[in-house]
Amino acid sequence: MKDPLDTAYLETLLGYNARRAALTIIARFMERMAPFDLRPVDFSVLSLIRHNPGVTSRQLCNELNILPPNMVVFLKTFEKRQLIQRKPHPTDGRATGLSLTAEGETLMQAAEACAMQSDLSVVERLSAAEQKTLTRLLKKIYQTDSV
Amino acid sequence: MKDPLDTAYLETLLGYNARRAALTIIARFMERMAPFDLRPVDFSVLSLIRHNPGVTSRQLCNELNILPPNMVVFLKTFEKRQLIQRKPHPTDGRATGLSLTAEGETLMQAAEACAMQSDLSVVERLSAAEQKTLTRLLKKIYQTDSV
DNA sequence: TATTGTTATACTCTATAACTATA
DNA sequence: TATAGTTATAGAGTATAACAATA
Repeated sequence: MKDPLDTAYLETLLGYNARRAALTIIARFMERMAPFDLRPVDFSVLSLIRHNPGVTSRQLCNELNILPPNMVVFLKTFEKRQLIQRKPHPTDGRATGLSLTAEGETLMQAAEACAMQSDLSVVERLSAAEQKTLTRLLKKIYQTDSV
Repeated sequence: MKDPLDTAYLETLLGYNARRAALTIIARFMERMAPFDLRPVDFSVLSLIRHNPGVTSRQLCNELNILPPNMVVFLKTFEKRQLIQRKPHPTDGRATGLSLTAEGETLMQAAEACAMQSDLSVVERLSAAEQKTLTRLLKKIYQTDSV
């Protein structure tokens, strides 16, 4: 019973490599983000709200591929934690504009700095040029896909 | 209500880009693999069995980060589909050696060819050099992590 | 005592149907 | 009629506890 399995074939597959790399990056992210009690999806939602004050729930859903019923739960939790506030939308009576509270702003400022550090810790063995290249190629994958 | 949200910050994060790229690749993979009725995890398990005949359930779990109780369900399904067979392990009475049936071999031969085509369709806008670089950098991410 | 494989079950995440209020 | 937000719920995916058989 040889324990180091032959994974040579799987390693030729882009999907296998991309998934394992993404899992590595996300695992590191979760470790570091634990003190903030933010999962990756929480971070993404709150960061989008931070950089798009007044954004609606539906816009967040479209951008992050989250279904509206699930977003409701996230936003409810953020509101209980007093990280976000809701204001009536200026022109659309159905919608609600979301923004960070002062508390949310303080948290996300620290969390975004933490996220950057997390990234750096993962790619520290890549040269600066390799890091730029990796980001560029990853973007090329998902941006050219929707064409 | 501006619909194209400002995602500039998120796009600076490696995790965000890696996750989106991985989702793109996996979505394409699932589309193409649908005729074989194989999810990514099914493909990974069957491919490992194919290239490691006699492998045990526990070894597959270790390699793919799948918990034993969940693997039981997968293997049960494969057995019902007559894709794999179980033989008593030659030296360990507790364990079972797994291998593909002729039917499984036929299926996986086609599925692996399909997987390669799926990859190619995703990276077709990358030059050959870029493709090699991307794979190399992705491996560097998850292989250097465990050091 | 530790490990393989297994059952049963709990928990989390994601998806669907249907409703209300407004456009 | 279509859309934003919501509720309730179903389903898929993942995790924990405990067991029998073997090492």
